[in-house]
Amino acid sequence: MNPVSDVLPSNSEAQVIRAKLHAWFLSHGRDLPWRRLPSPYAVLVSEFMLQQTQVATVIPYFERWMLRFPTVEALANAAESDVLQHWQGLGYYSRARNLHAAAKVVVAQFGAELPSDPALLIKLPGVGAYTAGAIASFAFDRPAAAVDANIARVLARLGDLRLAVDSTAGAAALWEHARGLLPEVSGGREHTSALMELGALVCTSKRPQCLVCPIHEHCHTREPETLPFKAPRKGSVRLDEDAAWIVKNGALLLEQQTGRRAGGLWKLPPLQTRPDTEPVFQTVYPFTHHRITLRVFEENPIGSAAPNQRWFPLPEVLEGAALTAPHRRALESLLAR
DNA sequence: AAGTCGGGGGC
DNA sequence: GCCCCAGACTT
Repeated sequence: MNPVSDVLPSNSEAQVIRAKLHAWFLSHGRDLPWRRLPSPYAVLVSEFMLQQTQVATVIPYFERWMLRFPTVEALANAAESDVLQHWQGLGYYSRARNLHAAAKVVVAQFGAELPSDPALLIKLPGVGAYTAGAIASFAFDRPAAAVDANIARVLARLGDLRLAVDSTAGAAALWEHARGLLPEVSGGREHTSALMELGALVCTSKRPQCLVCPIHEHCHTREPETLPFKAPRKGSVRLDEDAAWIVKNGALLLEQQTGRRAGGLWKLPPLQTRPDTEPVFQTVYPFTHHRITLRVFEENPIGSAAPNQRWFPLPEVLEGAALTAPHRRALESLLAR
């Protein structure tokens, strides 16, 4: 017996599923800022912000972003420091740089109009298979497949897919399933929104609400809470980070980071060796499979600032520099002493 | 195919 | 504590 039972609906059953999803979405879909007037640019921004980030976290960032960079031209013409400033705290900063770069490509190569074809969208920096399909669906109402974590969970349960959804084979099965459910010519916006919303509100990761699911009778899994399968994760690694609090003439010394990770953002200057004093601030923050203990030590100003360092006047530093969230928390705490 | 991303919420 | 999240990218 094949342990992998991925059941795909027939064309006629797919049509029934679409109709039920559609009716459910009309009465239960949430009112989200990027759904109100889905300009292609607003969809682009929201999709970048929503990569690996939950809806509730994104909303205030999205609102501020659209006020500061209301059009794709405004974003393309902005300075990177300004872009990072408005992204700070959201994490995964390569998304901000990719969004900035994508805006420049849209202006330079597409006359400031986003293309509607997923095959063109996927060429933009930071746009993968999911985001290309999502923009085509949400911004242009095209019947384009898009499989995010919500839809992967819904489809894995619907078809009782017993492959890891983050494996190559599992992903291929999910995308095939998603394409099989698509409407034929248009209607991608509500179809993809409904599937995603079902995953967010009903077919949830924990304690799925199968009794109120509009497509319950089409679902082939008998143990939804065990799906989807995922590859096992690595254990977390503990690391220490020691940084300096150096003030001279009412100005704080910060250092600008380089590289892909948090490049462009500022942080308290790192200390190679931990001083033999008590830290003035300490916090623990996680990221991916790491767990970092950040300690800040008060140090005396020595010599001059390095090329990648700068003195920031103390009261204004919080507005003048883009910082990662843990370093920002350290600053806020130490300024309030 | 596996590892990385330097945020945050929820239980 | 661990898992999850409107994933994409590099190696």
